[in-house]
Amino acid sequence: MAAATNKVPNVSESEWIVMEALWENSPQTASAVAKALRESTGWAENTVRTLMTRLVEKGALRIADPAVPPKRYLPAVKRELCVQAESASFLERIFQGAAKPLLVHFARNARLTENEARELKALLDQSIDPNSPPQNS
Amino acid sequence: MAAATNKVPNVSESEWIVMEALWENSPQTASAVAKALRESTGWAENTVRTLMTRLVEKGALRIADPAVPPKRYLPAVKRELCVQAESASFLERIFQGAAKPLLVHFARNARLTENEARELKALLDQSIDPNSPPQNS
DNA sequence: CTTCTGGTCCTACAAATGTAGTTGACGGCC
DNA sequence: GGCCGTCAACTACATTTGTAGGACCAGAAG
Repeated sequence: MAAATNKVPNVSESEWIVMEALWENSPQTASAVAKALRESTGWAENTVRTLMTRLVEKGALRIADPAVPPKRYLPAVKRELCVQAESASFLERIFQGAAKPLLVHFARNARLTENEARELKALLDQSIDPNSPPQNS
Repeated sequence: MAAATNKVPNVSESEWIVMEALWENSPQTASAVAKALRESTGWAENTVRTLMTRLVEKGALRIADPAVPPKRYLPAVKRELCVQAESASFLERIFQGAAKPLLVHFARNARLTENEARELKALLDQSIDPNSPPQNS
């Protein structure tokens, strides 16, 4: 395929929280992010800075304009891509790659509104593999 | 709730692979498990032993009859429980606890047969929260 | 000019994880 | 009656993750 399958870096749990902050709003300085996460996490500013530095090393974040301090960080990878990667890895790890048991699991445990259920059912219809043989009950 | 929410120990990725082996077939000796995983993982026997020791410490495995060597290990927690814990944590981490976006994500990416889709749709109907207000399109 | 503040960079350090090697005891095989 | 393969127990060591502390610098405040 021509389109670069941008390799998504591995993002740890704490790092993910930082990423969320920047996906929500970027670019931001380290202290801004630290301040934003302060209440929910209780992390010291340096903790957040360390996480952000590591995320830059991993290629998950980048610095808007390296020449102009203070550094303003922004995501180098799209959230959707990361979600996809995490999801795939989870699917593989826990459900041996089989989407159906996973869907069964979460469908069972979910509490949905009627509308949500309707919406999902519509999606499921679209997910039917056209190559699978048609089946009548 | 009355039913003990059996605290499931944290099981790392490599450890999970060992657990799978024992969920599939137990009790087994360390060398049996090592042998079973040999091909798929390439791990040295001691690696597997270490993982199993750690899993015992964590309370994820236990030893069938400690008095009678060689030790035969078996899961101390049900797979379903662990799957549940991992799933909940994943749901929380990546989808902020919202089941619907998760289901949307996996429904989109799944390739299902017609039958599977039908089955899932039935499940979704059962997952409708009776407390949610009825809605007509 | 001195001081304080915010921003950067380096360094630290413990726990968890991945991946073994070493050592010693226990029974059999030759 | 030593030598050998199992099993078990301890030890080892690099990486990754979580969580910071301390030092240094440049501009704002006095």
